[in-house]
Amino acid sequence: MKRYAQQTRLLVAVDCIIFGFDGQEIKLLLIQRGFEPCKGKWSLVGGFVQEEESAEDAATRVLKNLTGLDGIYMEQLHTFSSPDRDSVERTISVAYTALIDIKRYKQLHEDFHAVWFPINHHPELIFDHDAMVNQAKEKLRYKAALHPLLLELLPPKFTLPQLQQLYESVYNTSFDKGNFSRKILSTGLLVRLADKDKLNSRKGAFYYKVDKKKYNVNLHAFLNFVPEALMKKSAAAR
Amino acid sequence: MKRYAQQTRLLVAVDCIIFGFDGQEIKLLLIQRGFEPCKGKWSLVGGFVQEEESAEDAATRVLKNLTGLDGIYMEQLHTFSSPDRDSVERTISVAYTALIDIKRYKQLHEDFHAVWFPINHHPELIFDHDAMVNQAKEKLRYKAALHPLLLELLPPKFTLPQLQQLYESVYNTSFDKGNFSRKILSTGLLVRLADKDKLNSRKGAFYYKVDKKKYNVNLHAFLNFVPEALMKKSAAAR
DNA sequence: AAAAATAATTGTAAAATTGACATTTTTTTA
DNA sequence: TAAAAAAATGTCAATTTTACAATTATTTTT
Repeated sequence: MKRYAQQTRLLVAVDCIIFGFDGQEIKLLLIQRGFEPCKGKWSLVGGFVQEEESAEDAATRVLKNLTGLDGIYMEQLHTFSSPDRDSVERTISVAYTALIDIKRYKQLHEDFHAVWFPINHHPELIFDHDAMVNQAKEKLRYKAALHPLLLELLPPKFTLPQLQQLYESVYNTSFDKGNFSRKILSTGLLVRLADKDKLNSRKGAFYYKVDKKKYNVNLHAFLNFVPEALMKKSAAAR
Repeated sequence: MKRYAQQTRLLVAVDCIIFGFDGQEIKLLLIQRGFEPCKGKWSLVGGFVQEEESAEDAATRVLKNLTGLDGIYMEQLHTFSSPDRDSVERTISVAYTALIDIKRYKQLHEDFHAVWFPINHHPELIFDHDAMVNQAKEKLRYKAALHPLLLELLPPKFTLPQLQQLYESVYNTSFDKGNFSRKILSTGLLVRLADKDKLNSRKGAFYYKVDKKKYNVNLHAFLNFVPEALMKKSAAAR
């Protein structure tokens, strides 16, 4: 029995902008749409919100279905609601940004035709998905300067050179190693492990992990993490 | 003719968290719900998204209907989508935070029973509206340290003491007058006007307005505007 | 006219941070 | 053993920030 009987009901979907880091650069995961219209065109992964689930649950389901992974870090980006954003039928989309460690991802189904693209070199997308990606990229850059969320793109243990490479790929610049190391360690968020990565360097770099206990307490250690001048440059480049 | 025929259609509403500044403190605008269930209970202002409008247009309509004002600054806060958040029928809510100059606001209709409450002393709200308000407050504090959006709460012309009072009310602390003035003026966002406010002080304080041309260019002058130590304190107090 | 009340501006010292650059250490390779 | 390659740590000058103070200016009140 519907109580708000006279009101307009709309289709509600979720769309996921999935970023990964392959050790060199940030990548975006796209799929080929499986049905008309625009069959075969590149798209974000998404799906309709069902009767008994929240949008967040729907996004979690969609991500799990595509990647097989649990516990993916995601956050709501924006709700896109222009009446004509979907050429088939009016659909509201709650967009989520997800960050995954590419090495944990294993494509489960050939059906999706899921492919990783460099973040700045991907094919044109259907509907307003390009706008979603652009907004997600901008928000990632902005927020990563203020919040340690880029750590979600790394494996549970990582090295300082890997972390620096990640930041350099997001901001398309290079940081002084000594200064970067001092600054990231001064946040108090990382714990040095005893073992070293001997594969990627002669001397071997110490592995680090995130200190879960300090994570929430020290979030604000990340304010001002990326120099203001660089934020200006980043903004001006868009 | 509905193209995605087999899909679930949901009610979609907007809810607006309306903040104002009365010169002393931040206030929240609430209305009394006009129909059952929960008739007479305090609530945020909201409404259903109609067939031909976006959620943003719906929020603009709702705000205009309540306040009579155009051009209200608002931004999307979050989409709340728990299946059981509305006790009548499942409804998804796209929540917006709006900032208005209390002095421009004139209540148009007694029907709404709209009342301003101090931000930290308001009655319990229906559904998940308390959660919406809390999230809006937190985001306001966080973003105001990085972006000059608090200026949206002031009249077109205002004084430095008024601006400082606003920041002090948001962060529940006091700033050094000399340093505050030096810092805010160093952003280059404000233009001093020739006339003075003679009502609120003997000497009379200069009026300022926002330099629209520099507003976007100098957004990043606001990074690090509120000291990191204060952000930590603010976070720990919640 | 003098006092009082604010506003605005400028200055200063100590502390903290930042950026550029250098040095030391650790491991593997030749 | 020495060289090479990276990682880690250190140094210093410059800059910024904060707390606090002093000064100047402008208006109203006494």
